[in-house]
Amino acid sequence: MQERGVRVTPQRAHIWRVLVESGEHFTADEVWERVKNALPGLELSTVYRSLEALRTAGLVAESRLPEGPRMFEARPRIHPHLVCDGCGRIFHPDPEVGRRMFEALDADSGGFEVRELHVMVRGLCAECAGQGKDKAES
Amino acid sequence: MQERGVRVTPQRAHIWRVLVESGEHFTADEVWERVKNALPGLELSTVYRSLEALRTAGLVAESRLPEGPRMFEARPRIHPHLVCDGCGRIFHPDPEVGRRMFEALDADSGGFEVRELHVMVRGLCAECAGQGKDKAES
DNA sequence: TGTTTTCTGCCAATAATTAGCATGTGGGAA
DNA sequence: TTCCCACATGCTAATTATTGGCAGAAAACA
Repeated sequence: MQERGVRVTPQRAHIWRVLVESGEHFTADEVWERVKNALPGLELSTVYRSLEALRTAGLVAESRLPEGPRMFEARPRIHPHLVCDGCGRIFHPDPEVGRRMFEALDADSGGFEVRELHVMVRGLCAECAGQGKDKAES
Repeated sequence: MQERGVRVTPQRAHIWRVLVESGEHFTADEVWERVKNALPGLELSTVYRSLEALRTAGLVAESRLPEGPRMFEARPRIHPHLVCDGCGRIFHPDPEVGRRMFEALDADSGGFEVRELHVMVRGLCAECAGQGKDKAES
């Protein structure tokens, strides 16, 4: 598994497992909370360093949403987030959407070699668009 | 111009002008540097507050690139950045690319009402992909 | 102009992230 | 299997980026 150039330590194994098993994205802090149960002495700085190692190895992707600290999640090279300005929730669209966006980009990227595609959409989710009509800013 | 709900002050006018005239994106700090010539007493916190006001009014868009502090630039609702892992430079693809990506998304966004589309691509620019072949990580 | 609302300067605080250093450990070589 | 060394970790402290509180100043609108 991490015979991809990353030295395996208990810390990294746990951190990696949290990301893979949940499939969700977490801040460094949230990862820390979840791993502390199993490894009580774990330091937050170690979490940051481990996430960075996994990221460099291409195992973890990092997203910076409009608010709050960075989010980390396992793997995906194509990475769309829909952030609702009304309720603040984050949605993941159908993977097909990401694939099509990738194509649109790759077709004419002027020689740029695409490795990771991060898409962050601000707007209103179906629910918030329906009711509160406009006000927004959560 | 800012009769769009934003009270006009000299500070805001200068900040806005820096963004519009250059057409580039800057960090709050960079904006500060550029406006300090004209307004020596200007505080960085004021720059942050002004940018936030302009952003809320829809005049300024904010991007969080993979590294470094937030970037602000005038206007664009659709907003693709290509960040080269080799040299760190940031490229803006042809607007047409952004438009097609928007379409790909909008066609199947599950009722999500899109307001701003931020696209951040990591990879290698033509130049870096050509020579150093792979190493990367600037 | 007068009044009200809102910015702004100034200063301090918080949040997020990184750095330094001594010790410990994973994992290939012997 | 054991040894060795580069690299990871714990701990602590520093740095960056960003936000908050408050009193005086200055927009907008009547």
